[in-house]
Amino acid sequence: MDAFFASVEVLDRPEVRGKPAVVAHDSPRSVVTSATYEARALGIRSAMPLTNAKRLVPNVIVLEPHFEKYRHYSRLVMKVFNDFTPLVEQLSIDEAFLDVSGAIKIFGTPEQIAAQIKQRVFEETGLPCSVGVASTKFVAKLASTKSKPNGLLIVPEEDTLKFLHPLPIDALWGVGKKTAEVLNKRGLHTVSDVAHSPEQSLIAALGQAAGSHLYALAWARDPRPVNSEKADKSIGKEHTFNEDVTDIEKLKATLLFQADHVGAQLRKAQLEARTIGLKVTFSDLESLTRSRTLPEATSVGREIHKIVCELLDDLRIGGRAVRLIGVRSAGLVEAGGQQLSLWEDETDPWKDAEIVIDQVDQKFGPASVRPASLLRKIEPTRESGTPG
DNA sequence: TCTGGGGTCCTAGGACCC
DNA sequence: TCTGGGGTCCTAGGACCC
Repeated sequence: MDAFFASVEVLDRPEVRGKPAVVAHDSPRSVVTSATYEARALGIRSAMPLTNAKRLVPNVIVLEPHFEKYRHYSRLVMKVFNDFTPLVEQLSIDEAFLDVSGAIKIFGTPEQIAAQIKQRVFEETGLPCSVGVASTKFVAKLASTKSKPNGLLIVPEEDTLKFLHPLPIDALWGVGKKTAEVLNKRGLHTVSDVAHSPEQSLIAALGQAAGSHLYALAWARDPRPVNSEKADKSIGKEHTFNEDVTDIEKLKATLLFQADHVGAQLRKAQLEARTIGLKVTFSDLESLTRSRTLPEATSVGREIHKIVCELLDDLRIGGRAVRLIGVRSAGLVEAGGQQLSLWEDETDPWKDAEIVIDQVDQKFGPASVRPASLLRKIEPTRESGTPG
């Protein structure tokens, strides 16, 4: 999608169309999450501090973000994609890979398919998007980037290297500021330079995985199939305070909200997490993480909160000013379904479900949730022979 | 008036197991 | 007295992406 958040906002604010605008929470430490092309023409970029953007374009329109709305439009768009092929790999809220090799008989040439997708997306959402077509995921992504905004670019397989090699080095997926610096120092500036340097020297400079991966990409070798079954690996919530916080109780209160949020997200996805992590960034931007892996996965906010509070206590940050704090859950597993049979199985020795509910409520408060994860918490008492 | 919030992947070291 | 080699899992940090 092109300038996705900004484009969605403009749908509801037609008076903004054609003007420089950014989507950002209008607070002192926020950054631009999305900018209209009119704003980009004036030098504004995503991830730029909002204050910088305002300095650059004093009359820039600041639109408050509405993430639920973006998720809604994202679902609409993904649904369109699924009408063309079941092989859709969602890469982020606003982009996806489609393997359309099986759709050619029904929908026509790759170019015709791409044009139809663009048209359908616009009909369903009113939003522009850009489509790149190529024989690998990596080149298709580059092609869509190159064709923005509202573009369509086909890179025939035989033209791939002609397209790829003149591009600057940071066009390669995985090459950001740091890696570009390392490669520039070795005299490498274009994709062609990478392709024509020995793979071993790339590995020496960047490590095994990154080195061999970049070398392959530079020759357009990207065997990764479109994977429509990717699962989330972690779910987290973090927050940067408008003003740095030293009060540990305020930090813990923030963690409670975040832990609750993460727990709710996990339950919504019918997942549980085995690893709970704490992230803290101090006023000097020094950042650290701590994590703990549990014997049993959980999706209970209170348990998550207890753990991150312990991790925070262990840090002994003693009065240091905290800029950001966050909770992340990882090691995600499907929430156990079999425990639910406790409610249904007449022969189960634990059929006295009312007692279980009472126990859960006493321990965790009136439950907003009754997932398997809660039932599992009381399972040990069954082993010890003391029901309830 | 410096640098958000959602993520993924990789590396390196240590504990532990056979 | 010295200490293999295969492997997994966990933790912490960092680069990168949108």
